Amino acid sequence: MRLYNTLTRQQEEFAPADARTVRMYACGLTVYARGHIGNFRTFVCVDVLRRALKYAFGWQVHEVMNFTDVDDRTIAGAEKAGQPLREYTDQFIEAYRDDARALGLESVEDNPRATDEDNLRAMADMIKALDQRGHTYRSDGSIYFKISTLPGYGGLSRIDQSGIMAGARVDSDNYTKEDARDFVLWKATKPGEPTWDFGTGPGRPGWHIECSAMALRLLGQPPIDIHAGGVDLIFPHHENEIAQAEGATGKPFVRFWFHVEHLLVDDQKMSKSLGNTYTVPDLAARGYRPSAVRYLLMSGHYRKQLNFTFASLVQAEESLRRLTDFLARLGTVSGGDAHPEMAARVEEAATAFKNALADDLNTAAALAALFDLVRAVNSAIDAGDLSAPDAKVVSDCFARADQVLGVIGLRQQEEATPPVPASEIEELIDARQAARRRRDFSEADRIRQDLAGRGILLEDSASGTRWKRK
RNA sequence: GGCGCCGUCGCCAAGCGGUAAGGCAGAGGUCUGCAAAACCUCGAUCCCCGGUUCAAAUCCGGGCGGCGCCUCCA
Repeated sequence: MRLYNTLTRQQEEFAPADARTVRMYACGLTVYARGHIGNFRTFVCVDVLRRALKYAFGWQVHEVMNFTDVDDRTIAGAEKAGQPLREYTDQFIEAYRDDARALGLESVEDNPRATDEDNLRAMADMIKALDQRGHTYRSDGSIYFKISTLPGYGGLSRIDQSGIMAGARVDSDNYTKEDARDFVLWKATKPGEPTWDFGTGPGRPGWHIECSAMALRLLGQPPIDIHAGGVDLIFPHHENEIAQAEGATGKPFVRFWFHVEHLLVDDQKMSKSLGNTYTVPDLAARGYRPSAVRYLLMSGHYRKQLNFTFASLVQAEESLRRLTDFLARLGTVSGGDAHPEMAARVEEAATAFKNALADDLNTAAALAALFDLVRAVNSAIDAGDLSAPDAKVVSDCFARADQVLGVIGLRQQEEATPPVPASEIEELIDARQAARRRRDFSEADRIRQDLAGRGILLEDSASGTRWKRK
């Protein structure tokens, strides 16, 4: 598949270096608060990438997504809550797992926490390696990376190093640095803050070292195949990760950098101060399904800003409904012989779907291929030209597509737990059918309206009545 | 001040030089006891102005508008 590589600023043909297993790292959540849907846009896009690599292109995947559970914000939050750091961050990791499940994120191979001892040790070891190669200095008990010792610094973000700012704010970190661009690897212990010592002196890790060290500890020798994250991380976080990993190993760190653009809300950046951050539970409380959120988050190209509005969420809901209604309808087809031309049409759609994914993960175009097939097959059903064997071919195609999209199955799971017990719905449908048979339509309509009031919609067709959630 | 992205039908959104995908919403029709679903029909020349080309939404130049990064941030 072709992927846009931030490092080269162009699309390149991607394959794992060993032609078998994609080794990828994604920057996860800093667990000082519940992740919002902007965070989850990145995670959903990375999930779709992961699934595409596995299910559409047949590679194995070893993905690492971390939890940053020690930094200024987590420490401040824990202190304010009067909880130990670990206990404080635990609750947000749990929340992440709940939301990830709700959004159908596949679990990844490794979810390291920065404060796990193995990881802290790996960070300390990397700092020691940097020290030996002359990339560090100490100041007030903290250890810094000396950018001037690494000539290639800045290659990812392509930031002009000479003319840094006039209008931009300078690093407000209140540690002492030799050069404003230098960044901290290991922060000296401050009163009341958690502290560790694995051979580099007491203190805690800087933000950037966490990812470099965990990526290489869990994925092995650099370069790794893919490193993913939100665009805001390009500088300084990813730039510094490169500096650390390459400074410590002398080898290239990452082959492909995959960056997801931001989610906006009402055309504005999401931020706490604007009060426009939403979490998955926030949206659920307003009656929106997580499946619709997932659909919305992956309906646009990952490298383009996506503007979140409730109107677009409703549209996502309806679009998804069309897919699930279609699959339900497929299930009612019975009898007949296979039509080769239908198999060919399905094959055409499957190819278009895969080609779209191969084109830098063009999910919008991939969905269009599916909707084209929906219309073609619906027409065939209307014309009585679709057999049960045909329907099987079609539904298999959708099942394969949904391995990558992960949204139809999610929706179907949500449908499986209706607000009214399924047995009661079935009884009411039977009662309504009896009423219809005796042409007591007012009673039939009453039952239908009663169920609608309780969130269940009925649809009559030649093959019987089906129900679905509103 | 520097770097970069974006501007396509009412809304969302593909398009990467060859004559505008798809979805939602809407209108009319078919089907239906009614409804729903489904199908059919109906919609844009692509922010503006120049230029290059046989041919531009797609390339170049200039505007206008929106956004991001340069600072913690997905």
